[in-house]
Order: sequence, then structure tokens, then C-alpha cells
Amino acid sequence: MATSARQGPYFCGIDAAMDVVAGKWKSLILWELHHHGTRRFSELRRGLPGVSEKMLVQHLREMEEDGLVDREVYPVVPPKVEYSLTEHGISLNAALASLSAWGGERIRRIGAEKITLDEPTAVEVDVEVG
Amino acid sequence: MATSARQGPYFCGIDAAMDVVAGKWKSLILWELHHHGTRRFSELRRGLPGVSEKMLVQHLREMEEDGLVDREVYPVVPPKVEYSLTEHGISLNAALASLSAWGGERIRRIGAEKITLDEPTAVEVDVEVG
DNA sequence: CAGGATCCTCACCGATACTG
DNA sequence: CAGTATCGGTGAGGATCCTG
Repeated sequence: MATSARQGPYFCGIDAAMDVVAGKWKSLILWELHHHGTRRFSELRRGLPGVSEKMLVQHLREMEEDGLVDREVYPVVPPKVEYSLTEHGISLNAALASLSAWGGERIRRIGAEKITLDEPTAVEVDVEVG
Repeated sequence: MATSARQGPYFCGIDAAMDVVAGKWKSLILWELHHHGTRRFSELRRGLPGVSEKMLVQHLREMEEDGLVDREVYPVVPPKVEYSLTEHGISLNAALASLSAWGGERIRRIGAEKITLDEPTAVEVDVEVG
């Protein structure tokens, strides 16, 4: 049991969906995994500026428990763990599309500042790192 | 300023949308107003079993501030205040549709208990209460 | 590299009492 | 009826240190 049992009685579908997406970084994790297919722990951490390891692990575990993400551990040294979306995670992401669009509209409407998460090409970054 | 300023920098559209829907009862309020068109304060309170007046007012104020709900005060005695969705609230509701469907699927999948919010006929309830 | 274990803070939410 | 004001609990989230 990872921090929360869930499965609790729900008022409606939105309630059930929100329960799964609730958490400061979950939708971002969903977004990251969706756009990259597969990501290592450290990659996710770099992709989500500001997240703490604790929260990242915790959210990842809950999402795994909820059947949204798949966690694959490679028994190598140094350790390597890869995360990816399950089919349910993918469908959830699709279901979030219209909400995302609405939010985009809202950002424009109220003129809020927007933070760019994704690295430009992920290739040039590699060059910088190396 | 009602409890929160928001407008904060967002990572993406989902983030901006979640910010507006965050709050234990907001999606339910949205749902109530969507299905009834217009509701008085006490009606909303009855429609959302378990909500406290404080939270209901607070959420309503925030949603008004976010341009989701419209608040109309009738200068009569006893006081009468009606809440309804603005066009943004309506479009948000529409954007939540697919998420709601996904949540419905999930409820079925995990076999979670579901609570019926809306009164069956609102007439039989009256009988039980009386 | 990928976490586990701890401590701490704050805002979310609930309950109660009072008012125009 | 439709709120306002206040107090207090709880847990999500954050910071830091430690480990296989």
C-alpha cells in the first residue's frame, strides 16, 4: 500500500479520475512518459524541475499501483529503472487531451506565465551534458 | 481575493485546468450546476452531502473568481442567491466529459463503490426527511 | 543511480458559533 | 437563507541525510 489505498467510493467518474491524477506532479509525469515513451528515474527528475525525489517516487508508486505506469527494473550496476505508460495510462492521457486544451485556452485568456518543461531536442542536451 | 490568487505560472494546460478544478467539491459543483442549470446555495448544499457551508462558499467564490460560475443575488428577504455556470464553466464541463468517461471505466474496472449524488425524484426523499 | 527513512510546514478541509 | 469568523486536525508536499 503506497501512501494511499484509494478504491474509495466515488461520486462520479470525474471523482475517480481526479483521484488518480491528484498529486502535484502526476499529470506532468503522465505528460513526460507520453512524450518520451520510456524514461529513467533520473530523466524524469530532470524533466520535472522542482520535484523532490520523495514525491517522484511516491507518485510513481501510486501510479504503478493504479495501473497507469509500468516499472521495469534492470538488475545491473549502476541501477537502472525504466518507467513507461500502460494502456490505461495512455488512455488516461488521451482523456486529458480536451482538458489540456481548455487549460491552454485559460492560460492565454488570463495571460498566465507558462513554464517550458521539455528540452528543445533532447539531442543538443546530450551534447551539453557530455 | 478568495483564499488563493492562482494565475501562477503553469507547466501546461492540464496544470492550469487542474488548478481550477482542484478542491474536494469543485468538480461536483460543476456537475450539479451543469445538470440543474441554476441552483440556490441551500440546494447545492443539499445536493452535495457532506460539504460544509464554509467549503461550499469558499469553492463557489473561487470558481466565481476564476470565471466559472455566475453568482446572482436577489435583494429579497429571506435572502436568495442563485448560482449558474458561465460559458467558461460550461466549456470546462465539456472538457471534463472524456475524463469522466475514463473515470467511469475505472470504477467498473476496479469495482469501486459509487455514490449516487442526485436525488432520485426529490419527492421520495422529502417523504423520508419529513 | 534509484531509492528509503525522517522531520517539518503549511494550506486544505472540517466543525462550531455568530450575523444581516 | 446565505453567509462570516475562528479554531484546530490532517496529510500532501518539501528538505535533508543515508544506503544497496
